[in-house]
Amino acid sequence: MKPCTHSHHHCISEALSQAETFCARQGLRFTDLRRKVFEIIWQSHKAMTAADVMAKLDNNQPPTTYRALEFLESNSLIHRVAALNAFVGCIHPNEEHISQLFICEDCRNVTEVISPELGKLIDKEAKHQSFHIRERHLELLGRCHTCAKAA
Amino acid sequence: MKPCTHSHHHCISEALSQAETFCARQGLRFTDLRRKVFEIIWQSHKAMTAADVMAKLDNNQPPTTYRALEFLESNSLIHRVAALNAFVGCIHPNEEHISQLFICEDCRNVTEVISPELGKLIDKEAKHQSFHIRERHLELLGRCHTCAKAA
DNA sequence: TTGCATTTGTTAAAATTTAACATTACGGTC
DNA sequence: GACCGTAATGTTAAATTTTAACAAATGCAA
Repeated sequence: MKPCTHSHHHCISEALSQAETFCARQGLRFTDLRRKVFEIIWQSHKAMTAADVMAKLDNNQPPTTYRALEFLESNSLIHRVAALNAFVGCIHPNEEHISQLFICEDCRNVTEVISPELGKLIDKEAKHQSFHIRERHLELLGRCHTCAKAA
Repeated sequence: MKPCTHSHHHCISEALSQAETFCARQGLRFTDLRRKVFEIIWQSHKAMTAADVMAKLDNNQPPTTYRALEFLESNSLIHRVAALNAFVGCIHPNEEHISQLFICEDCRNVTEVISPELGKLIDKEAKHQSFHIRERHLELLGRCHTCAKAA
């Protein structure tokens, strides 16, 4: 993923329109609530917990938030960052892809990197084991360049 | 990891003695509690939650269990399976290694696979980003061969 | 419009994790 | 062995995170 130094406004609207297109095609309802949650998560490239999201919603009843997150995640519009129990926008909602997430523990910025090579290696091993993969979590925790310099 | 079809008794005692050696060398205290928790986790190759572990301890006060898990994990004697919020024994406690965890969602068995190639690919990307990795979670969720056949 | 399915609202509780402080056990020193 | 400081554990309670259960509202199709 290109480090998002650009006008992030464009980044959000791009993601939004992709999500809309995707939902329309799949016959899924991209409701107000889901859109709001989606926008909140896309306000940055940082991993956000459910609590973070709730704090930014007017109506902050937990079930509402969890359900929207569940919807977005199960349709691959956001990624769950298991290592942090948090969420981040997915930059390739429309394509099948295997992505590594580089997660900075200082600033919580998440950089998504797609590597077909990596995917192949993992698939090879899965095949060797006759293991059927449903979901992948390739999460690397550490410190990003910016934070390393700062510290 | 070799599928543990063998007498698992041997598997546990092997793990135990490795853990003892490791702690002795590092000047760490492998106390009764820590040993018990370690043994509980090693009773199988299945991912166990903190609650699972607590249920098997006499004294099941949460902080006790969480502290022991924290100790074992931070010293790489067990792996945290972030995707399931659970723990599993680490088969290579003494060596630096990068492992993929293949996690069966049916039987919760975890197979640890070491792949230097995979490690190199990830390190290469990290270097390219000037990202400093502290912790890796390479977790593949799905269905193992045995469970696939059964279903 | 009516009926049905889906989504959201709302209240409450369950499950998971941590804080804070008391007590105990260990390791080194005299 | 007696003493001390540190580390580990015990204990109570609370904070945090997630889910259950059911009611109300919304959207879609006949």
